[in-house]
Amino acid sequence: MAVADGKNPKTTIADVARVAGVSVTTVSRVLNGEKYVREDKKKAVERAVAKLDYQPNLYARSLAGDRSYLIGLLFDDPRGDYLSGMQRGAMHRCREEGYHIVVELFDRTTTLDQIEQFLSKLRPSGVLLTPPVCDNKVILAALARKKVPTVRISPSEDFPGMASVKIDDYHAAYQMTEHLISLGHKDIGFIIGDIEHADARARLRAFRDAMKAAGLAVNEDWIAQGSYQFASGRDAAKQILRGHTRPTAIFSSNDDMAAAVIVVADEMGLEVPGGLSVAGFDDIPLASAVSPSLTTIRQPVEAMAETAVGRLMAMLKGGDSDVDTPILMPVEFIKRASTGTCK
Amino acid sequence: MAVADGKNPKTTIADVARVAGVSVTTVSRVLNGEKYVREDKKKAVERAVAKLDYQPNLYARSLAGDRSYLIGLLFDDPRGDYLSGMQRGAMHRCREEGYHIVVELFDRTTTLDQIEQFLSKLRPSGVLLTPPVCDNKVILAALARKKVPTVRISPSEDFPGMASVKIDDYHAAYQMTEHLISLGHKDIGFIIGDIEHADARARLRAFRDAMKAAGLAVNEDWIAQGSYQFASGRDAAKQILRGHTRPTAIFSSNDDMAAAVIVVADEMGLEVPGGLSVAGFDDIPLASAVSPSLTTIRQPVEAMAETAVGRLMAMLKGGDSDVDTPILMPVEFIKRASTGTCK
DNA sequence: AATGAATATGGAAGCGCTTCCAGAAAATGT
DNA sequence: ACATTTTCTGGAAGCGCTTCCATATTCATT
Repeated sequence: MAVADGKNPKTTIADVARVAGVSVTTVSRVLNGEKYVREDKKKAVERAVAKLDYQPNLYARSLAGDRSYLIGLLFDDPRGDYLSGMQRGAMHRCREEGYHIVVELFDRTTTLDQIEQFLSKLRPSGVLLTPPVCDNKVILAALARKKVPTVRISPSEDFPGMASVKIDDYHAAYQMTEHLISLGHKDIGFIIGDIEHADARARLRAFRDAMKAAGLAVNEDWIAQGSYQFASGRDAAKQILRGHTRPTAIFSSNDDMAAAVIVVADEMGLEVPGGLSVAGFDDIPLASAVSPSLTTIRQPVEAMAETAVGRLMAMLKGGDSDVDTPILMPVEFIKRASTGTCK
Repeated sequence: MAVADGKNPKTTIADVARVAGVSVTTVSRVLNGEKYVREDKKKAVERAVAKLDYQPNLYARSLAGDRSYLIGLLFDDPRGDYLSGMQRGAMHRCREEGYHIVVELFDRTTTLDQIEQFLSKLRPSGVLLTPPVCDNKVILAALARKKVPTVRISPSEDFPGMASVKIDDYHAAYQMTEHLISLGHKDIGFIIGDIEHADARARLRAFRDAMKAAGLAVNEDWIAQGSYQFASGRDAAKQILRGHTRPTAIFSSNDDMAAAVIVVADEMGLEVPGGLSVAGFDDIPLASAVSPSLTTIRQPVEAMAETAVGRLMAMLKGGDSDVDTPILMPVEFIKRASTGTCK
């Protein structure tokens, strides 16, 4: 079972060395950007590499150098645009750096042992953790013990010694709540996301705080639990809207559920935003596709992943710097058609 | 920059050999399931492996054995549940087989050169191609040239010598047509998808055959050509519905166009499904978001990916068998609100 | 001009595995 | 009984790279 062989069947570092007129050691140095290589030799090596269309053998490098050039991306469930964007951003950045993404699922059926095997078999140069895996104590401990450079994306709790990238969920949700209030809404419902996610909790907290700060009461009947899934949004919306008194606005913890709210409102003959304003969070593609389009908060998902990879690269290159301070990414408030003044 | 080191810092095949009282060659044979190893020695090796908690070094294996145990998953855009499901399925199956998924983006900004680098650097044991990458002639040619075992998922066109996994479009469309007929519809319209795609042709053929089998005539004025795009669905619907005699149901080759049919019907004051039943295909997220929600056909995305990996494994294990015959997967009929009995 | 650092280079020893090869042991045929 | 074939086993040579070590060469300091 031979593996792919390109147009240049077997160009090795030795070939490059011969063509460049230097030793393999020197070629290796140039390839790895080490210092102590004279400029002219460096140029010669680069010319030879280009001429031969040389591709270093990843496996030889990994074996000899104890680095894998693979970065692991662990997640619980790859569904949804959130993780897709994450993956996309990570791929982009990795491509620039010559690294590759190995995806690995970590859900209910996954044992710690499987993850440990993943780590010791693949020996990834680094690992990216997405929510909610990024808050799994067992995984974090395993990673720390094995000293695998790790960046957590949108984690809920602190874990000393591990870098993280997150958005300011609290601030964003606070801002959205204020937006609704500024439109004259006093009766506002809220759909909570998967409570396992720290962001879901932060958004809820911000909502409550912003209401309180505006001197508005929160009607607990209008607070429903969702799971970030579209279907759960349906249920939540029905629950909130079934009573004889209804809120004039609903702030959903994410767009998927917000879209479901619009559908339910439509089914009930409630006009949006005439009879009900709906606000979302995340700005997934669906947000601008539904009618009316969703007022929402855009999370720079791709940029976050890119930043996370960048952080990883920095760690790999030695600068251990301040790992404990999370990198906060800015969010963007997107005003669209689903929110309007309270009549 | 040390890479992860587990609890057993450095258990090599030599350690296993010593403990088992055999040579490394024999250990290697057992590990790779080769024949010509006596049963007692095999047992001894297995015991030693378990006792030492030995993990073979992936990179040493890859370097020496010219296999990578990595399988590449190429896609155009990771957004959407379709590819998420795909990935999930592929991961599951790979885990069972001890392989891992390396994801790689192939969009507008990607050059062929980048993909070739991906292939020659990672030397994946196999590659999975998702639509629309699976119909990219250039990629296919590159893969074929490098002899990388490849499985295409839901390809539109044939490409000799390359395995593929697809749904049984004919069967599914036949089933949907029968559904419409069972609701009492006799006058049924059909919107054809992009005729360049094999699936569009199969769906049309199934529609005609099912009608014929039920003894129903197909009115050619009610058959319109679309391109799978939403906008083309609008035009097709208008064309079908403009006459003085109208069908009582329209089967659209995909959900995008079916959604357009609903919009057009709405504009014409035709109620769905009261005055017109509408059926789609694909079960895209929009299908459950539109009102009324679309009766459609869902592809078993995860299962398809699992099957694709299975096919790949079979190819890697030597059985080259019949690569040209696509593996057909069963689909799921989703009854929603857009189809109803013919009044 | 002499001394020690800083800079630059290559030889060669692995990294942990697979596999070729040669040879031993067991099973088969005559 | 011997000659073949088949089954089993281990030694040792790589796979293509990184890196330790020893050796040159240059540069700044006295």
